[in-house]
Amino acid sequence: MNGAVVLFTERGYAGTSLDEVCKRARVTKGALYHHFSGKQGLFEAAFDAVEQDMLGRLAEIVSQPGDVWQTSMEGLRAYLQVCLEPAYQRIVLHEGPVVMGYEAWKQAEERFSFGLVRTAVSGLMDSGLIGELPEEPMARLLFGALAGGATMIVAAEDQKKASEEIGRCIESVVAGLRALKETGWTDRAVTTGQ
Amino acid sequence: MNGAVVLFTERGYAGTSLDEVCKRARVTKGALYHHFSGKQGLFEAAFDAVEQDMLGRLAEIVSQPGDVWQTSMEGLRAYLQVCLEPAYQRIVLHEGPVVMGYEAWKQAEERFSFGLVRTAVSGLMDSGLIGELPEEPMARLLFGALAGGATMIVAAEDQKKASEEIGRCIESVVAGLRALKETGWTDRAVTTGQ
DNA sequence: GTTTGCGCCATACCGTCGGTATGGCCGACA
DNA sequence: TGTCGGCCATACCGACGGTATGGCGCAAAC
Repeated sequence: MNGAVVLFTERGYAGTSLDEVCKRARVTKGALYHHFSGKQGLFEAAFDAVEQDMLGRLAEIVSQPGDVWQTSMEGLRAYLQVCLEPAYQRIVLHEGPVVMGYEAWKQAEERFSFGLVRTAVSGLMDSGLIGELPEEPMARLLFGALAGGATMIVAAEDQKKASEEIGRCIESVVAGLRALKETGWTDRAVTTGQ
Repeated sequence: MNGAVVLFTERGYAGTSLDEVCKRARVTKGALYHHFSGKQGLFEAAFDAVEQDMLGRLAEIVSQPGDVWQTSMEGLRAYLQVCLEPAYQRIVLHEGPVVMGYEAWKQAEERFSFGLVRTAVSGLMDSGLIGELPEEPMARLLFGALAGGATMIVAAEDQKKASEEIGRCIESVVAGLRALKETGWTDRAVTTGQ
């Protein structure tokens, strides 16, 4: 199981053979197929393991006391940090939707990382810090932005610098939504630019 | 070739067999392997075809005269529309990075859709409409947000409504960056929220 | 204590599919 | 007319996901 996470991370889903997983786990395919429904089932188990690991570490950060803005920003930064881990990036962000199918992946994410982002957005809106934009689309955009930023960070030569830049940009985006609310622009003003 | 795009779109990369592609194109594997280096080469050709098709339709919209803000917003809306097309979504956005590898996918995107987003962001910054945040990360975030929003739209029951919501949210995000610049908040104000 | 049944897993095998090796067909060109 | 090379059809190989079968051990039933 742990070996499966390693192999899926290093070689991807298609590049990982079940024989190799069995060899690393010191079992045979009979045992593997007794515990999992097949290669996809094994992948979903690895997916869940990675997500659970992430969730456990993030939960305490998000649940700490403090104002909504502070905890939201810390949560975003912490999640961005998670997105840098190879296992999370490859298994959850990149191959998850392709291997599991987008619909199943979406439902799984609802219980894990996307749920975190959604509650952060919801908290910011409920406390009136950002405008009353539709919650689901905003959360989905932010989630996509985080994933896109994370993949850039990993591909960067100076990951530390890239990570800080992305973090600042994310905060600027959310701060922009806050500024937009406080200046009280109308919808028309937004679309025309004046 | 066109049949390959259809099959990769409907059944994905792993679910598409070369025999099926050959049958649809009325050729044999000998012919296929004469023109393409293999399954991955075939996928990359399909990828290029889809991207070229997209680029041709978007170029005229972006290149039309008008102020930077207007054309940028129209470009974002138009690209969002492209993201709704099944072929683009599955081949370019979802399976591209997995099949081609993230590094090759990133380089290809640089010539196509990500290039468009990057020039839009660059234009907004150069004309002073949004603050001087680092360009590459901002473009990467916006690109991820667009992709995330598009996948949500496709999964929605009411795609038209979802598309309009996402469009408004995207504009709000960029408008927020504009408001942030005009109110002149400092970095410290951003991170502390006051 | 024996038997029956079941959970657990090892082994051998099959079907599919990506990829290759071989050779035939046909036009260009000397 | 001989031959050389681009183009492609056919037959085949190896790898891999998945399955069928059976053995082993343990616990409940009697």
